[in-house]
Amino acid sequence: MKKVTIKDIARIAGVSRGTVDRVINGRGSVTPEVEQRIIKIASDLGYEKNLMASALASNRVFRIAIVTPDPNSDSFWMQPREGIQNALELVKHYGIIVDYFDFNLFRKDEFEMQMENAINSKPDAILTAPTFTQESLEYLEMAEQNNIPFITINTEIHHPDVLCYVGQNSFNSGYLAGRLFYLRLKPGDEIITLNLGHTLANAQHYSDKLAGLREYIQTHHMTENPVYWYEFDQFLDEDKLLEFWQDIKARHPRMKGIFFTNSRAFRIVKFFSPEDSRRYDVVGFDMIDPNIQFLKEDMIDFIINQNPILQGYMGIMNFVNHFVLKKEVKKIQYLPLDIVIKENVDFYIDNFRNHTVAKG
Amino acid sequence: MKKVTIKDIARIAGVSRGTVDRVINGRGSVTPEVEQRIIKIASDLGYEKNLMASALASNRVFRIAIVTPDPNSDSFWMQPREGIQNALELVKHYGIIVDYFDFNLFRKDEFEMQMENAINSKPDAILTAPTFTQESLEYLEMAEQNNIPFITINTEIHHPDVLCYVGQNSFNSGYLAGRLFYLRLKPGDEIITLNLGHTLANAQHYSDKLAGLREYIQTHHMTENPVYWYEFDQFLDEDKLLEFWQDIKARHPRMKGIFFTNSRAFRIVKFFSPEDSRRYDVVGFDMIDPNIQFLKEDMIDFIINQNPILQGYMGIMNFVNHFVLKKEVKKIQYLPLDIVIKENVDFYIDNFRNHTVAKG
DNA sequence: AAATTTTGTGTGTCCGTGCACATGGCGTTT
DNA sequence: AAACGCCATGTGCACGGACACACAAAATTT
Repeated sequence: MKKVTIKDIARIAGVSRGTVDRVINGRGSVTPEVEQRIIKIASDLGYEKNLMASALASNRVFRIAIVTPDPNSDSFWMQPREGIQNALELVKHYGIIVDYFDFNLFRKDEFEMQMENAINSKPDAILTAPTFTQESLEYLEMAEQNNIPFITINTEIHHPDVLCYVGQNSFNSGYLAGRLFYLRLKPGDEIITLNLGHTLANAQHYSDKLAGLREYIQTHHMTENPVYWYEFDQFLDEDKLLEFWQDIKARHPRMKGIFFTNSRAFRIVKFFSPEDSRRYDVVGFDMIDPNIQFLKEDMIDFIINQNPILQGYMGIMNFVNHFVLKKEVKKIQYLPLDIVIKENVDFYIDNFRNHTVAKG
Repeated sequence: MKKVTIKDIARIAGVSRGTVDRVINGRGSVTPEVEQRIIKIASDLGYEKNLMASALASNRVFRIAIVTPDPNSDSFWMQPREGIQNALELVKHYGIIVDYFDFNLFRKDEFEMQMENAINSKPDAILTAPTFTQESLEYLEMAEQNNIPFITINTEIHHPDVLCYVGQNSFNSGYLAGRLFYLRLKPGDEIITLNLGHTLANAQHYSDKLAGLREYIQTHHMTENPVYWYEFDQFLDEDKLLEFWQDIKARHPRMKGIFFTNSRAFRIVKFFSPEDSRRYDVVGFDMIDPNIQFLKEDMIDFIINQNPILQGYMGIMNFVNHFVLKKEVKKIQYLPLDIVIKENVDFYIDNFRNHTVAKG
């Protein structure tokens, strides 16, 4: 039951610690037959490297560059960061440190700058939310040339060199939204989808979600419920936004389901009258504070949550598994699409926040 | 930026490593004023013990005794075990080992025997699912006398000596079920709650869930929808079970919502005719295979999931946080009540299964 | 054949901490 | 005052592995 050490192997193989070390770590300079013998003995004895001793002796540090949107530019991004911190508490003793390279979610130039900074800092890996898909692919290539792997969260970019992705499946989240509407929709009711934002960022997310919604409706209730699609990117201008909303209301007296394609449901919902709240079924994304508030006030009916804390947590853990524990990691890890309603929201708020975090 | 070590502190304080060691680990035999000086320096420098070196030098192992139902007696229990394994992969290098003490879910004597075995093995902690509430409390006392703390999952027992609990809030899961029924219930429709099982085990769960359901109905639709409560413990006898079900069907022509209070929805649902599936709204618990199957076939409408894999995972992590990292852990950690439907079930199946587990 | 390089192997030290033991000063006992 | 014991402190080794260096034997060059 005692742990097998390099010394044990050396003794049995009739060689010195150094030779075993060379074999175990593939440092070469070992006669092939001796190497084979040592490999056999090690595997027979079920040798496992003592990570403690290894980390201690090598004094190695793993550096991860985190390139994600600045939480100040979009509060959603506090949550992945929280998951990252939680994970770090647990594994920092393996010698893992992170550097943050924040960028304003709405500024491509900042993203590009920080991506370059990150690559120039020569980290062991980059953990990023590649919200600017096209540009991300370029930097992915650049990092690749420097042998820096990409771990992605939240936004999926399809490229063989991405080590892994943790996040939601956008198509299915749209599909799920469709299902949620049909819990209560009646024939003739209209569904309105609202995309508050610049289509260029997260374009893929957006179109996938709509495709999923469309798919659900087509396969289940094709002709009974018309669907209308709207976009509006000046959502920070309250007056214009209100005007936009009133226009839609006027234009769609039979509107019943409202689908917000991103986290900004709260920006429109705050214009709701009490009657509006009763009339409409609202589905939105992401458990950010204003959305939670409106959910509790029955103004938003469903929030589809993609567990952003877990995204950050798993991003780090994937690194640990791959680089420290040398385990294979799944390339695509879709998180559950949590259906959050007033009656279960509280449990989502606290979850995952406490099991790895120091108190007091 | 370099890590502060005991040696650094010793040098600055003008003492030897040994003295610093005595202060850091509270081994006594240090002049009070020297002690104060060292404490101050350590905190000023932000000293953190190197867990790697510590674990290596002390050769300490932490042993956790796992006392949970045998997965062979109830397949639900495979999932917590999976979470435990996942967590272990990640932290076993801190010197954590576990021993399993399985008991048949339906046999109190086995539970008692294994609990005694576990305590006699003198572990550093016991991680248990105290399904037999009353007996658990006795063993809790016994363990307490041996200074063995209890970490509980899945079943909440209220006692100050429990180190922490990870699991669901039963009351709220019943409340949530109420809400799910009212997505589609109409006035006059009846709700039937079915408890397939011995009330004595998990009695607390059962009554809490019903209380939650009752609470929802009373505060929202008090008089419109009658609720009926049934129990049946010979659920393994198919003939009798069918008879029981047909009797209920005959007795409740206006039955619409069916609430299964535990994971055994599948045992009744398999008797459903196609017409039954269309007519009834079924809410049950736990994502075990037969339930998932019936969910996909539209015979179960909602599964309330309490993420059992995460329960096991967090159980271990709580131990690590408390005993290894010396962090405070929250006494009560309610997991989210996941609403699982056909359209999002697939993502729950795979989740958490892969991010810490070796492949291939 | 001597000189040089290459190749394979062994040894010593260090990583930061835990712990057993040594040491030396001081107060108490006889 | 010598003998003893106690307390505060210092020292050395161990934990398992990483890595630099030493060194002998073999292979290559001159």
